[in-house]
Amino acid sequence: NLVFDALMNAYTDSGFVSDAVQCFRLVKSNGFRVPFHSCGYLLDILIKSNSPVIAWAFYLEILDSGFPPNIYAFNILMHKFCKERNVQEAQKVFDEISKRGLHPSVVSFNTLINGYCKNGNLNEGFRLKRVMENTQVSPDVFTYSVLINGLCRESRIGEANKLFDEMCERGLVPNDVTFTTLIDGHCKTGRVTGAMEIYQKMLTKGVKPDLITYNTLINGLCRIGDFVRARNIVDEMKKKNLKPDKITYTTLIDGFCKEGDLESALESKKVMISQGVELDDVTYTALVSGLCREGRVEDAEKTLMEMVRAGIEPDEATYTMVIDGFCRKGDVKNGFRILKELQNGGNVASLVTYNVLMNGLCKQGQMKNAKMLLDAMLNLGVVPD
RNA sequence: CGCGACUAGUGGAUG
Repeated sequence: NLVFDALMNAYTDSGFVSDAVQCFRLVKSNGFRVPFHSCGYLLDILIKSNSPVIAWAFYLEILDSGFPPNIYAFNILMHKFCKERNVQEAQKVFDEISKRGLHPSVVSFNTLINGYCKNGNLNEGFRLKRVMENTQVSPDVFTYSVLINGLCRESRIGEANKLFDEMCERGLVPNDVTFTTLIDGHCKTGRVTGAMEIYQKMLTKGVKPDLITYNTLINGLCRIGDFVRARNIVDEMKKKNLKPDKITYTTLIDGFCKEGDLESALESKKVMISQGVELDDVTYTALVSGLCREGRVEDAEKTLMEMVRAGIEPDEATYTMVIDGFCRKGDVKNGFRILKELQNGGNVASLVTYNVLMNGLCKQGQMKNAKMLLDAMLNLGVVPD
């Protein structure tokens, strides 16, 4: 038995997980005792690799051979499936918990409820909450936060508020995440005043806002164009020793861009750099998009190249924005130049990009070139719509 | 035997 244990571990450690699984099957089919230690180890590895399907299949196999079921393993697998938006499979894992003689924990419920909420099936989420209430597993702060978030995402703010109250009435104490969730819901539906009230309530109740809370508020304020208060919030967070992160800056940059205030956006970018905060793909896309919208294509292209130099490959949509920017100025030639850049970056231009160029050519009356482009598309297997 | 390990909230994006 020790031998099989060692053998399976060796396969696992060498990255030959499928051989390890085979090894397990051989041991089992030959009637030897199943090496639980190495099975557990392999299971861990499989769970950590991003293929919950394989991990789940293996888990079922070893459970069948007597491996002791463990609620954490089930929960983690459910979570992985949910992350892949595969709630159906998560539900199967959930159902298996009871079949294997365990009881779903509050985490099991919360994970599944979240999966359903993210899939737009709030009803099932609430049904599970009732199941919890009937089975000694009381909904906790996570349960409520998940459901409040689900309601918020569907703009059902009144119900979200009610659920928040229900939670408090039941003696549960909302934490920073709960408050932030509710604040975000209010912001996203334009109720920024309400959001600020919740924020005040949060402070009154002694719940400490964190970086995410502030970013959420800043986003809400930017969306209604209230940059004065947005900046005030930034100052407030600094006073509390919270350093603005890339999301804070990107939120501001995007907010300024959407307002058409490119100077402030670029100024924020400067501050960001001087503070040693890294720009990521989202930051750059916000800038490129903003510059294009304002017709500053050359600057957009510079930013695009800066992005490439920073080691971040822009995606097709980002290149296409710049191509479109040139085309709108009647400069189709430069549009095609960017197309080349796109292709050099290892991207494949698809329908939308070609349509942008096609549009540019047609608007310029370059029908012959447009026809050639159409032929090129057909040759490349890009189906025109 | 004990302990640990699992769940919720924030930014951009093309015709």
